[in-house]
Amino acid sequence: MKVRLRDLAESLGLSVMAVSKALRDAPDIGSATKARVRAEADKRGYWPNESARSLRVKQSGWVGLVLPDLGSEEGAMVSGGLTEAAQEAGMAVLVGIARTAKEEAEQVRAMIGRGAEAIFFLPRISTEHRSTALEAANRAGLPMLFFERYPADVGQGSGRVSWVLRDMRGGAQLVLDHLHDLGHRSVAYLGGHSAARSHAEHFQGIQEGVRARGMAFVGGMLMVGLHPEEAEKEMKKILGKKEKPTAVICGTDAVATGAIRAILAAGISIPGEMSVTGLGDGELSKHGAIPLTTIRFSSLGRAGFEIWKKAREDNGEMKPAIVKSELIVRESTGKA
Amino acid sequence: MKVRLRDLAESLGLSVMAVSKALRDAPDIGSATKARVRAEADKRGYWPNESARSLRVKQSGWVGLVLPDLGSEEGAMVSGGLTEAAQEAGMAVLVGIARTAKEEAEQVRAMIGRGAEAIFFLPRISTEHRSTALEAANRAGLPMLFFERYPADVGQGSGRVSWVLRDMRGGAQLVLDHLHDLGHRSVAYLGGHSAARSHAEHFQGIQEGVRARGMAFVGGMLMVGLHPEEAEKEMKKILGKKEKPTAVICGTDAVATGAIRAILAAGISIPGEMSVTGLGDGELSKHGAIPLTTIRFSSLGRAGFEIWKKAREDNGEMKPAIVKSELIVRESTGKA
DNA sequence: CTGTTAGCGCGTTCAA
DNA sequence: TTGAACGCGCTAACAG
Repeated sequence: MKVRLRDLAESLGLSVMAVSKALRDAPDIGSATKARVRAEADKRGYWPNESARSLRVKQSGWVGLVLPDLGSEEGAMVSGGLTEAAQEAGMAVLVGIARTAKEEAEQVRAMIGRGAEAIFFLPRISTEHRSTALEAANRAGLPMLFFERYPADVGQGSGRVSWVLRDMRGGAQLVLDHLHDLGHRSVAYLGGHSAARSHAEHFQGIQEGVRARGMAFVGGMLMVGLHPEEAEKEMKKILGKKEKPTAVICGTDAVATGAIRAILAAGISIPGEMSVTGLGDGELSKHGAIPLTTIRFSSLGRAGFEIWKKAREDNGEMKPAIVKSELIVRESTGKA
Repeated sequence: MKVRLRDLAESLGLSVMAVSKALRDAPDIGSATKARVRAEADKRGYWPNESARSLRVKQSGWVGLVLPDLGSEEGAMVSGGLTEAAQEAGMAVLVGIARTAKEEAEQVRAMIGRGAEAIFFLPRISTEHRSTALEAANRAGLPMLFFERYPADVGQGSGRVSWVLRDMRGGAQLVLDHLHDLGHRSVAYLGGHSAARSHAEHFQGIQEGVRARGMAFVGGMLMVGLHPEEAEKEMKKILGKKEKPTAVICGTDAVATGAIRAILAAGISIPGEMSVTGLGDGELSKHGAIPLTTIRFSSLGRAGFEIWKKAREDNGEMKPAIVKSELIVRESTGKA
């Protein structure tokens, strides 16, 4: 059933080694022999045993991805981009789900044992400053690349550890330019998770940009987490105040979705009386109550894989990177 | 850097074999020795080399999952459940993305070569009646399990090929009971993809159920695909007719999202004047314009993994299965 | 209870 | 241009 190199060798009357070399197109095998070998391999459906190959060359041909969740927008985007990029390079991706610090470390160790050539990691949002997962990878001398968030103890980026983030500040400026052009001068801010570095940066970008453009915060500026429910509740409070913003800037699409629900429920029209912006350009932004003006980022997963691949090919170091933002205008924003 | 069994053996003054057995908790090793070995292994951060293990025991410890997309609701749900179930069983999942028939077959072959113990497969929606991916798996004698859709050439289910579907008919009945209880007698139907077996079954279930309950179709009954845009367009047409339904039954949450958008745009209130139901209970159903009454299914991915695992343990056959449906009542349905 | 022998399927090294 | 020996890290089957 399973064809081995040896089986091919026997039926061809060659040595195992000759067949092995022929299939890998080694320079020291005659082209006639190579053709014969390949024909036989195809015919019998030969495929090398990767376990044996890995054991010998110490390269498994795949990388590990550890993330908290595949169902979330964030997890899906990272895994999709990474998997595609890996496949294009002839490699595979082993996926692990880890919801706690303990599981993160376990997953990383399991992947090391299984022979991962690198670990890609989308950490949970946490307030811990060290990562046992990182320690495990370091001990094994394995390259590790963080998406979106990274622990405080990464060090100076030894070259074996790196990260790729979204350009949250750039995204903030795009949104502000857009709203400013439309004539908005007073905005509210509903951000994402306060413990997440990226969301904190978005907030800073918005704060600085609002000031620089002579705009003002009205009604509220706070972090409401990652779920629409919280955003809806906070948006209601904002709408209860005397002074209302003409636009609401949100830190994620999910938050924008919640805000929109509250605004429409209050009988305020979008974008007629109030504009709303999101961030992320996920499914929600297209299919919510109102198509959302939002920020799209290039694929984190793809960028991460390419950083690692390049470093490996050049035998060089992995440098941290930031993926670019782009404004997507839909129906949730209009003139002030 | 990398600790091997041999390294442990040397520093403990034992043979490699004793250490190997101790770590695997073999019955013929003294508990004192086991404790010593484990302590040392922990201390030095030992983790078995799976390539070597696999080569020896002829089991890779992982399964392959091939799907068209990780970003879609469907893909995310299947992969999440499968990965979780696999991890609980100490196994891993290698993910491949395939958008065409050719890529599907390539992915399957690559996974076979890498040593997958089984292939789990969420096929594209297609009208082809044979699957080259299936052929590849069959040739290698590998178990293969289809999610949601399967090709016509699966045969009688040799026991090595199986599938797991959602209970679309059951889901249809739950929705109809719910609407009937609320007093609805005239309904429209907006279904999913006409080429997808599951959606065709949903439609049949609804048709039979409507008749059995003395209800009637009004306004429209058609398949509008998987995207909200189409549904929105068709819903508009339905709303233009004289006779309007009091409820709209949709074949997916995405379709329901589009329908809701059209209904609200026409100034019709939900659920006051019209009720809407979805199917799937994905992100969209929670976060759209109006929280959606919909059908939730147990995890396909988990069910699939467990079918395979059980068959493997019992050395038995894989039987096709159908995962159960459950009605989730939210705000999009009310009295007629 | 513990150790020895003998590979799993492949690729590197070096001799023919 | 080809092949033989050897070993990667681990474990099944047997001795001791």
